[in-house]
Amino acid sequence: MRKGNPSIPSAGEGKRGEEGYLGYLLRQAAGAYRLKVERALDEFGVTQAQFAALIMISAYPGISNADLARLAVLTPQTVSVIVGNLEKAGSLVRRPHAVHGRIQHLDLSDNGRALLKKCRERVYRLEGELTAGLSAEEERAVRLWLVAVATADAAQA
Amino acid sequence: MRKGNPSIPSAGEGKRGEEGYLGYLLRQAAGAYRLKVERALDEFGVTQAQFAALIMISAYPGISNADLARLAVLTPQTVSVIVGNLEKAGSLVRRPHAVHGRIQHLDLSDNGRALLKKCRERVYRLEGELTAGLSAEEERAVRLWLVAVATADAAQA
DNA sequence: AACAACATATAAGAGCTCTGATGTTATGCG
DNA sequence: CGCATAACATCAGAGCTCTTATATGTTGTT
Repeated sequence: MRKGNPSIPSAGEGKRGEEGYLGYLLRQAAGAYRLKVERALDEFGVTQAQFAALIMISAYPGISNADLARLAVLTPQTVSVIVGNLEKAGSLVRRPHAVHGRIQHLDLSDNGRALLKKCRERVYRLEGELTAGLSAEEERAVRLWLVAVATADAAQA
Repeated sequence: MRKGNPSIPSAGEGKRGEEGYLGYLLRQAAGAYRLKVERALDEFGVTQAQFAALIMISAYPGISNADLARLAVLTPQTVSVIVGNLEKAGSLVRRPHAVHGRIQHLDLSDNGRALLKKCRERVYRLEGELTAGLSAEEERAVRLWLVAVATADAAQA
């Protein structure tokens, strides 16, 4: 469009801005932020999903794959992939045989802890940018809305 | 957690709710809504990304792959995959040799138009749910924030 | 003790999305 | 005109995410 098609608006303008569909805006905002996080973490080869998993395992050491999936609002299969990649990278350890047989306990390795620490700093900075222009009222409204959307039961449709 | 680990909060509670990181909340909200849209469109085998592409091609007939990518804030490669799947499904047509050689013009097929119409109704209902509990003030705040996040230049970090 | 119900983990297949690389076509400047 | 640069399309490779399906382990009921 830069040259060819002046009729196409850019992101943030007109129907693609404040007047657009909330669904689009949500999609685009999440995509933009995801990319931003992954670029900030690119140096460490960590994705947004992996960062989230590291944080959660750090908060709940010994968590199971299934519990982690519930925590992250993802399917166990999805989490299995993410955990698998983190294990390949040596950031976490699977402790297979708990007291009971099937469950795999997840814990950060020393490498994983060090990695998480470095990632945290960068992401925290981005988190700050996210709230930059917001008043307390507005931030509250945004938080409540995001939680409502995230927890809206799919069945209630 | 339902049984095993009572210390793990569920989505929407404590640090995972209004007090959590905005980045997480954004990620989860977008994931939840994406899933909701795709379940609503499952009958037609259309994904959220495909729906977005159909809408945009409908709004800007004859758009190029590259312009569509800019419009959707995605890479040309990503759009190429989405468009490829829509073409396989017979929902759109590529008009390769415009006046000038390299560009591929995209247009909805009759099938695509009919499909989009059906999808629209369902997604519009979801869009309504998105704004359900919001006051005018709150909705405005949310919209402005989403646009700000979506358009925040990655370079400004 | 046996069987049914449920949870856990994992694999396969599909779609979305990115980065990086390649080839082709336009455009612009000596 | 010829070549460099830029834009477009596309391939390859990687990771995330879902669905569906399978195998194994735990628990509760009869």
